[in-house]
This record gives sequence, structure tokens and C-alpha cells, in this order.
Amino acid sequence: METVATEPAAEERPGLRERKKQRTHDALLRAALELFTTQGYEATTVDEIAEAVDVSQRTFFRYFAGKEEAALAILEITQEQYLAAVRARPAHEAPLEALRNAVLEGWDAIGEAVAEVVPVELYLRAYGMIESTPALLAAHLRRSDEVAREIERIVAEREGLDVDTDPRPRVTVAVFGGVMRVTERRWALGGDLSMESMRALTAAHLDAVRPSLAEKWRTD
Amino acid sequence: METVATEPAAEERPGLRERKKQRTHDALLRAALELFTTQGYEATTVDEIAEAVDVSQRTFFRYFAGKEEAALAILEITQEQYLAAVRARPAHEAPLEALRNAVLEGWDAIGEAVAEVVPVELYLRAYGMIESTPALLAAHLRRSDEVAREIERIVAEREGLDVDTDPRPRVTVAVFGGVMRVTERRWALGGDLSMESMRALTAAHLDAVRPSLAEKWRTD
DNA sequence: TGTCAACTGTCAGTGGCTGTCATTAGCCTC
DNA sequence: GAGGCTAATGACAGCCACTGACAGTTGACA
Repeated sequence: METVATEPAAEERPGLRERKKQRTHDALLRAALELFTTQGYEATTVDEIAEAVDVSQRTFFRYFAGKEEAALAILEITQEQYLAAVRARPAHEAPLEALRNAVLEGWDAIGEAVAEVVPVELYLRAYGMIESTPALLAAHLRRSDEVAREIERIVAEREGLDVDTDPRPRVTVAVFGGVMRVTERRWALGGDLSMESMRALTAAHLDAVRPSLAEKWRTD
Repeated sequence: METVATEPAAEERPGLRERKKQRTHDALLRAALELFTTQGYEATTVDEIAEAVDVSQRTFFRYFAGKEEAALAILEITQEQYLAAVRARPAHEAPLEALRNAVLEGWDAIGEAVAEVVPVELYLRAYGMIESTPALLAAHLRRSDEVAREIERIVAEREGLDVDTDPRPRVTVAVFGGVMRVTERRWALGGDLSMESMRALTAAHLDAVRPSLAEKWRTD
């Protein structure tokens, strides 16, 4: 039960202070990504970013834990969106099937969620930058590892298993995560940075898992 | 043709200068790991390490590109040793089989190679520290990702394939790498830090790959 | 409108890391 | 075995990411 028309709901107007904060945050994020993707991550100082938004350096650090976090903030949206997609899969799907479908069907929602904060084009450029900046790639891989832990829990719960007893939830997620990493790398560094090519690559790589486990590859 | 007894060969005596360098390097490495594992990585400053070996901070940075590299140097030995083991696998083995055997049979050689530089006990402690220090884990995962790239090439060459055309080499390595990551995490954070438990965990997890891909997990 | 709390700027300081230059110490030749 | 060459080191200055502390400013709310 919520009020609908007459009052746009108290939650819709977060107050001037809150809106201002949001604006500063988004401005810093956009400025950071813009600078990172044009001059390079290492070559960009925090002072530059702060100056571009006309705030003090200290304020930047009040919005982001560090330079790194600003560069990866956009990926957090992606990851949370994906986690939600996995949780939403129907219970009858097999674990790997659920993970696969969550990716394939989730990309549109991910695109929309991203677009609310920064232009999609900037997001795609940022992805390429992360992949080719050692410090950022490292941080990204660690975050992905943490996401994997969460997915392990979700899968185990779906199947009513204990993660520490049955190796299958962890192994399943590991296999899936490994394949997604390959997909991601190829996508980010390849020429076609579209959602469509992402879907195609994902499907192709996941379909290649069984053949890869085969004894003899030559018998085609 | 080399002189044997009377002269211990010219290559065996790298000269005083070289030996001194080696000693400084090893001393810095040991001091760093000792401090990292006792006080924690973040809580240890480079000055402390340098002081413990009685050299200037500047000298530390001449031996290691950064604090991080000192903490991970020991893993580099492991990784190179593993790459050598993979390359040495007979050609008749299937890709995944070769990767598996290289791990299972390679651990002894890895242990020996490590022991030449630091006590094995220190190595094991360091492994646990890396796993539980975000900055180090991130760097470690990135290095592992690079090693994976190299293994992809090796697998592709073994099978006479092109990495960019056939997805199987990359997918195989991704699956294997994912499973090894799970194994590594469980080993480093578990109670039993022995080569034997590593072998057992590796085998168990690799054996769990096929069952994990199954449609229904309940039909046991 | 005045009080409170949140947001911000300024300043000082720490630690990782780099460039530069003078000094030291193996190495090699005559 | 004295002297020149060069690699290794130390000392110093400086950049940048990041943090704590304190004071000033500005929404929020009675």
C-alpha cells in the first residue's frame, strides 16, 4: 500500500542535501572515468579529478575510499545486478544452467542500471581501461573472487547443501567464473564492445566446456 | 666438456659482488616475510625491512619493485616451477589430464625450489598472509591470470591449435584455473598446510568437476 | 529564526616510490 | 699491486595517495 498520484511519495524527494551529495558523487565519478580513459589511470592524479569538479581533494576521499574505488565503482553496479539475477532464477534450473541464464538474460538490466549513472559508452571505455591497467585489473579480480564466494552460497542454498562439505557448489562457481573471466577478457579487449557480442561470447565459451573436458580433441 | 674436480667451474663462483647481491636479496626477502607474517603486511613499513637488513630504503627498492613484490616473490618460484612441469608432460596426455598431473607430481619439486631461498615453514605462513591481505590477494590473482595466459599458449601448442580461433584451450585453462583457485583458498585458509593435503584437495576438487556439470545433483 | 548536525575546506603529516648525484667497493688490466 | 672502470649503495629532495584533526559553512527541523 503506497500513496500514488497526489503526492510523489516522501521517498522520491530525498531533500536538497541528499540530492547535492548525489550530484557531487556522480560528478566525481564521471570526471574520474573521463580523465582515466583519456589520459590513463596512473597519469591522473586525485587533485585533477577534484579540481575538475571544483571540490577539495579531501572531499574526493570522503566519497571514494581511494582512486581505485572510483575506477571500479561502475563494476559494482554490474556485479550487484548479476547477483540479483542469479537469486531470481527459478529453483528447477540446474546450478550451472541458472548461472548461465542469469548472465544471458541479465545484461539488459545491467545496461539500464549503468546508464542511470554514466553514459554506456563511457562504461565500455572504462571496462577496456580496467582490463589493461594492472593495478585495476588486480583489484577487479579480487572483487570478482568475492562475488564468487557469494554465488557459492546462493548455489549451495538452492541445492540445500553445505559449502564446506560438498565441493560441488564451489567447483561449479569456479568453473563458471573461470569461463566468464575468459569471456570478459576477450570482450573487453576485442573490437566489438556491445551487449550482443557479450551474449554471443558467453554462450560460445560455456558451450565449449564439455568439449574441453573430452579425452581427445582431435576426433572432430 | 667442463673441468670437474680441481676447479669447481667458473660458473660456480659468481664472484664476490654477485654473491653479496644474492645475500642482500635473500636477507631482504626473509626479513620482509618475517615482518609481514608477524606484524601484518600493512603494518610493516619498507623502512623497517631495510633497517632490519641494515641497508637504505633506496636499496630495498633496487631489489624489489615495491613492497608488494617482496611479499609475492616467493610465489613466482612456485609458478615458474609449475609452468616447467606442464611443459614437461608427455604429449599423449589430454590437456586437462596434463594440467592435473603437473600439479599433483610437481609439488615436491616446488617445495625443494622454495626451500633454497626461504624456510618452507615461512613460505606456508606467507601463503596464509597473502590470502588474507586484500592488496596482496589482488596482486596474486592478477599474476595467476597472467600465468593462465601462458598455459593457454602451451596447451594450444600441444594440440596444434590457435588460441584465438578455437575456444577450447582457453576454456580448459579457465576451468582448471578456477578449480585450482578454490583448492588454493581452502588450503591456505584451512588448518593443514602440508603438500600432502594440497594434493588431496586438488584431486578431490578436480574429480568434482564432472558431477558439478550434471543436470541433477540430487540423484546420487 | 536559531540550534543542531552534516558536509566541506585547510593544514599537517605518514608512507610508498622515484630521480639524481656523490661515494664506496668489487673487478680487471697493465 | 696500483690505478682506472663500473656496478652497488647511501643521502637527499620531491611527488602522490591517503588520513586525522579542526574550523567554517550550510541544509534540516523545531
